[in-house]
Amino acid sequence: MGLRERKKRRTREALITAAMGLFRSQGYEQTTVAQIAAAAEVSVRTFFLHFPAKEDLVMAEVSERVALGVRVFEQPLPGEHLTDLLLRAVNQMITHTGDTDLVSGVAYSRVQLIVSVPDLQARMLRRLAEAQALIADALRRAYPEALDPIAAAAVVGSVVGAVTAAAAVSVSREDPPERVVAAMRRAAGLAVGDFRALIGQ
Amino acid sequence: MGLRERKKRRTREALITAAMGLFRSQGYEQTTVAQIAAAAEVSVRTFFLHFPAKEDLVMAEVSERVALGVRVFEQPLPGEHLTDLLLRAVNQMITHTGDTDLVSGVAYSRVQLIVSVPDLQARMLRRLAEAQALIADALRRAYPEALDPIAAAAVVGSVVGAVTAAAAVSVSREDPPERVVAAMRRAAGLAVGDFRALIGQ
DNA sequence: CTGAATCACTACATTGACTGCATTAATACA
DNA sequence: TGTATTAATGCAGTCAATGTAGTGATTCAG
Repeated sequence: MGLRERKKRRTREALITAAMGLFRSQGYEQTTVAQIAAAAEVSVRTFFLHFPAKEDLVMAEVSERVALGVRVFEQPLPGEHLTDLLLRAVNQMITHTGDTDLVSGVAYSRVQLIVSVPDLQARMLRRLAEAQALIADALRRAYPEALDPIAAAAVVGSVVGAVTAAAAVSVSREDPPERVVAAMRRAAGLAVGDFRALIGQ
Repeated sequence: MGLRERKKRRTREALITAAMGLFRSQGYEQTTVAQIAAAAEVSVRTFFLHFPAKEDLVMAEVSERVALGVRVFEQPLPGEHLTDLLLRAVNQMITHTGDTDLVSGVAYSRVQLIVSVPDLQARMLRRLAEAQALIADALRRAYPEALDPIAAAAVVGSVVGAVTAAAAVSVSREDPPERVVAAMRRAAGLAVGDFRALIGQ
């Protein structure tokens, strides 16, 4: 990696660090892009060279993680049932996210920030919707005879919706990371299985 | 209803009408609030007196409809199983939305606008998330022994996620209204039931 | 090793969404 | 009629985001 690229990455990191610090001490909305740029010792224009919008700074690495998760759907085990593939993929994504992100406090506070700021929530949900579409496509390619586009979207939407909602409740309740992970796993199981099991009979 | 209130409603309607016309002819992002205000013959300041943000003009009546749907969850039929209540509520909301909104072309084009503009998508998803939380609460009150907050969130998230994803696919495909409604119904059934049925055995 | 091309970064100007504040004029109401 | 509301306005200002033109440090070709 060349010197130029290393420098670029350094200013990017500086922006993220400066911003998260300011967000923590002042709140997200009370922090202006100008303040972030000043704290990172770059011009405002440079900020927008690295991030298309203020909101995207917080999402920074979310996209990469999602892209990583999508790959699981591309390779079902031979003869693997749809529900098993779904659970396997979701569990892998949850485990990975749980290990890397939530345990290290850095990313946990980032998630709390997202859950508590409406603007960030909205951006996050949009990203999730994009990811869903990708996953639905991959799933449909994996089971071409069984799933039409609607069914694929419904199945993926169901699981992602359940996991997201459960995670949101758990995080906004300030549960510790392990509990959040547990809630997500449970939600995935519920979505894939049958609600009927919930109430006796 | 007094004269004052009627006048207020009239300028509100004028703003919506003017805006939708401009959006149709110029696109959402290319239309400025100043243009909308001018077309409705009010000041820009008045626009923001009626809508907290440009995006909210498009969502106008969505909230009312959601509030209406939430009420179904407050009153389960005696002895009604969770899954039946869910299907009944979702079907009622879908039917109502389908009849009132989608069939009259006005609201259908509104939905297409939302699906096609990222900013509006995001706002819509946020509203849905808020509604989900309300519904989850109502559901938990209806089945206090069976559902903890996480399970309630997961169940509701699963159904709403499935229906939303299916609707998004159908609408962006430019399916006619009846097909969109059918896709939503099918998604609800899939989410409530068991995916296992999808692939033979 | 040198000149040209590339690219991160900057300064400046501008647009457009949104807010606070003070004011006006039309309704409501006593 | 006189007084209180309140929808609507004008204006000044903040902030996010974009276009343009330019500078200087790296990269690379010959």
